[in-house]
Amino acid sequence: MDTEATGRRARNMLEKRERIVRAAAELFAERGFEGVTTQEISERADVAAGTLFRYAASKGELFLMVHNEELRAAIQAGAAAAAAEQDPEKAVIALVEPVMQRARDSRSAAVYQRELLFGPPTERYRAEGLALVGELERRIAERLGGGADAARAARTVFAVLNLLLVQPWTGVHPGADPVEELRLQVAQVVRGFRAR
Amino acid sequence: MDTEATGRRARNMLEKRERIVRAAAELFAERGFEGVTTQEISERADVAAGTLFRYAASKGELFLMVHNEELRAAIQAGAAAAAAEQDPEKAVIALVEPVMQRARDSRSAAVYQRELLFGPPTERYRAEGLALVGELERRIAERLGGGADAARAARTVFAVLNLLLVQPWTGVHPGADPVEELRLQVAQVVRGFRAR
DNA sequence: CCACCAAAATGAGTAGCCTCATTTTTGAGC
DNA sequence: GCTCAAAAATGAGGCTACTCATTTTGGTGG
Repeated sequence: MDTEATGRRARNMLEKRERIVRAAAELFAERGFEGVTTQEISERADVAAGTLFRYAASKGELFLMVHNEELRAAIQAGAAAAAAEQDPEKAVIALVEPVMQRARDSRSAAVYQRELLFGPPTERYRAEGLALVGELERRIAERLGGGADAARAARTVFAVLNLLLVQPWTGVHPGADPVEELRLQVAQVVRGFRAR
Repeated sequence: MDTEATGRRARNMLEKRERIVRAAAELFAERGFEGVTTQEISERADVAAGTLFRYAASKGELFLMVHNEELRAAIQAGAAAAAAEQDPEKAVIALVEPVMQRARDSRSAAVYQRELLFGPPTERYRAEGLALVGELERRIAERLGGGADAARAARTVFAVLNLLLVQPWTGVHPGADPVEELRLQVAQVVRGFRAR
């Protein structure tokens, strides 16, 4: 008998899941989403090709699984930074800035937004990511004092963030520093909310 | 000899292009983007499977090719409606509303946004669609009086529009009427711009 | 310790987008 | 009208995400 309540089966699954996450994270980091095949991931994780899809419903879900933790961390960091701010405008900027900073690794950030918004609607890791976005919006609305208008402004802030994260991929506005641009757009939105 | 300057070759290509566009439009309308195979499109257009890809680089490009005209028409309609408005806030809303109205056919609108933002960066019809978005933003910025802040607000308005078009797909905020929501968010953004 | 069942893993197979070596068509020069 | 080069079309085949019938494994009751 084991000190843990988990049997061998559950432990094996956790371990396997761990291997899969690590393999996927490494390969996506090395060569990007489209540069990696699910075969390669399953090989590096030392599981059969079909086994991957028992842990994540699609390649996109695999990607979300790997990157959700980063988003969670960024939101936490933002929350911590925002707590130190008095001014709502600065607080909101502090909340979203860490998420934007991730876009240094911009390829991944754009792919993440794509999979998050467009993946098959029912899947686990997508739902998890969308919940994180919901949490971020709730925090923003809260710092704006709550209410329908605040929730609306928060939604706009996410819309801005989303587009700026995707931007590098489109290659349309190559010059601007996205973090600075985020600040300016968010400032506008917050002013619009307060001018109600 | 022909009264037209075009030779047989150019005419054949135009005609073929026409058949392809029609076939793709019909099938996408009937069964949606993922419900249609490129095989089916090529069969209905009566061309070989490979020939499709001489007219559009990918299935996504095919979709953009078909739907760019709709966006162009919506932008034109918005421009006409906006011309009749005095108030900048109302004018901006008039500019974007027709684009949102398309989202009655919401499945397509979301797919269009996806392909537009995430398709391979160098392709023809994607560039065409992005140019249309650029034009829409320019018109918005113009109605706000021009300048960097106006351009920024215009960009935010597109971000809002984009997210609302994608919304039905994510299934996250199912209740709200997106057109009304668009009006409210845009109103906030415009107020934020004017409060500068 | 064995028999049995449910959960998990497997990997060969399928579907569908797209490529590319080959064939066909077009038009120009003679 | 004939020849030839360039452009266009073709469709068999490659590649890769994903499925599913079969096999393996782990746990449980006797």
